[in-house]
Amino acid sequence: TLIDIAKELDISISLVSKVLNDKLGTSGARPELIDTIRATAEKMNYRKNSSALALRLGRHDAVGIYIHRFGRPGCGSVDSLLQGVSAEAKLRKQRFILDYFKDPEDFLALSDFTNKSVMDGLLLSGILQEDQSLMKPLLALKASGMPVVTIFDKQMSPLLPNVSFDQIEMGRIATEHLIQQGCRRIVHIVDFNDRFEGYCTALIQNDLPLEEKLIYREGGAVFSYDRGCRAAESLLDLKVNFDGIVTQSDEEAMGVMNTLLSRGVQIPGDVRIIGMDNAPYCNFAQTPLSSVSQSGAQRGRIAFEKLMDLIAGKTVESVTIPPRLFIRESTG
Amino acid sequence: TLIDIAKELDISISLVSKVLNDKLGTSGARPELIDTIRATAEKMNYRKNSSALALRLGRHDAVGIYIHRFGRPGCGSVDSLLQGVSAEAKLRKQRFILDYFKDPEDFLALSDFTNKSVMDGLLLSGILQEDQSLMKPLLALKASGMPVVTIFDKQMSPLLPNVSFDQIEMGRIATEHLIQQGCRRIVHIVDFNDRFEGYCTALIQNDLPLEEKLIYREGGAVFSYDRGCRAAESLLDLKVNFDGIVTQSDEEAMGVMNTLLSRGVQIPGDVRIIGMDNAPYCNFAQTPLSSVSQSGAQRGRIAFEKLMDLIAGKTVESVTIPPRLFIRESTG
DNA sequence: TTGAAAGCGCTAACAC
DNA sequence: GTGTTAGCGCTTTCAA
Repeated sequence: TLIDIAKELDISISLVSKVLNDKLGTSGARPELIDTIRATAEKMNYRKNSSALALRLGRHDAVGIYIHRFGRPGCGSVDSLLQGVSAEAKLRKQRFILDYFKDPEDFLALSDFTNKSVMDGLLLSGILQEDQSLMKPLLALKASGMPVVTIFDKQMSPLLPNVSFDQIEMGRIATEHLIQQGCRRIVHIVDFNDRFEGYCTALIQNDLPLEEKLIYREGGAVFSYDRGCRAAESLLDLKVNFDGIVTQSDEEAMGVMNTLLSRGVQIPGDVRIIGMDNAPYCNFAQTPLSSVSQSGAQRGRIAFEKLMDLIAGKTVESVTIPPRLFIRESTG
Repeated sequence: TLIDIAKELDISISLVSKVLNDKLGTSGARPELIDTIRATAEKMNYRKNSSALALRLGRHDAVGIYIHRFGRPGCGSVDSLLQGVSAEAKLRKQRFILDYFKDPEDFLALSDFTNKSVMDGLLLSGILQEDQSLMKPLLALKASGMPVVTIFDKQMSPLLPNVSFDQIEMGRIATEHLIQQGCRRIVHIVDFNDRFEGYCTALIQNDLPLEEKLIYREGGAVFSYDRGCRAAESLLDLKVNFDGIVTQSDEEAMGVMNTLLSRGVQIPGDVRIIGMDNAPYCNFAQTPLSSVSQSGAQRGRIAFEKLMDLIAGKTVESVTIPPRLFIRESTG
């Protein structure tokens, strides 16, 4: 349809192309002709053909984002990540191609879609797999020339720039907040070790002792509501003396809160609670729940930026996003 | 890189293409050559160039999905829709291009991305705008030959097949459930009129009277937690006699529940509550919350199917998905 | 049974 | 200032 414009005006296709792309070199063209061309393009509602462009230029103005779903249902992590990515994509006039995968085989099945004839780069998000079996296909992709930025909790390989958030700091900040609020005997439900490390750090920095009785561990499903319930019941049954509790998910925190409330414990009067993720439902708890969270949107935005830099040929470094505290009544 | 294979084997490009596409016509080719070609393609890790294919064939194996975010934060509607779409897309080996828009202007800004040189069809999802200002650009798109399927609450135009869910039935089913559980004085918080209509229908079908005192209306933010709180307080303050309550969102229901509980009302002992959306946090309520919901995933899947049919040139009709009941303790 | 050639829509090097 | 041409990778018609 560049052709149509050229035909309509009885001039050459390349001239139309040059004018419409502002690539007239030093010499330029007749101003009136330029205007005519622009006007005609407008009139004919001309849009570039993306396929032709992509074929010619090898650029697509499109990136892939593959998500290994993480976070608890309803916690909004994936959703906010997507928000961030999409906002940045819109800003830079890039399309993005979404897909989900649940395991490395699933990821491999996506590989037909994942090549330079489809997208300019790839964003990969999820919780790092223990078995590292994603490593090989990913590095192969990278080696084939595809720019890749990961959004994992930890950097996977020095070759793959990563946008992580600071798990240790999450644990530390949550615990520190409770200490600031006057808590001295703070329980922690251990899921991730890094977050637990942050909990320890905060106690140590404040000269508080680490007490085994205050540290809840069990083999059940990590981060779950039920785990929170069981933790609270166990604490109450063992008559553990505590005035604060840091959980590693809001879901756990909800379990704790509901159990404590139903057994007559006042929140935040007797016990202050803080969760993690800053899920939307923190506001719908019996006592609105404080939380500490990664900003998923910020992460998405930054990851997208990094990817664009990578595509542009710049070298990019991994970054770590600091967590943020969201204070509500449960720690009031 | 078809070229590479041809060069490697010293045969013509077109032959390679034909073999790899199983398009040898009636005559066929030398079986051993066929095998060699296949093997070489495999060895060289050949992948079709999507841009070239798209340019040549005018097909992309990609559809757009534009979402006008709907539902309350954390209710999971958009998320589950995306799940459905993505599952179906994977099944049919289609890519999908995601974008969000917040108003009609925003949608117009997407129009550069939205053409036949980028995608084979478009899925559009959200809550139907009162002002219908989406209509014009959408119909223009449609007229330009782009297959469009909408995922709105109501069909927008006879020209645009829609996958809706039955709002009236949602109200009816929720109310009917409470009646089955023995409720006789059922409160309803009115947001959408269709759902209210369903509430009325259920009462009438069960020979129960419609009572103005049991119908809560106000001007505040629709579907919100605070609205639920205010409704509950108002009912209690006015000493209204009621034994069940149907809200139009889980968020509202949470507000109602928390308020009732804090004022000593037993759930489900004194009052049964049912919400709408089946948000993940229904399980995290003090008393797990019953809910009635559209299946977002099913909607997404069906919409995708319809779109594929449309792209394939079939005629497709709008459909309405029936809601489903999720029974939990709050209506026990 | 195989190959040559045109063309999808566009850009960029080069010529005039 | 403007036009010609080659070519991105592929499919398909037609010829051999």
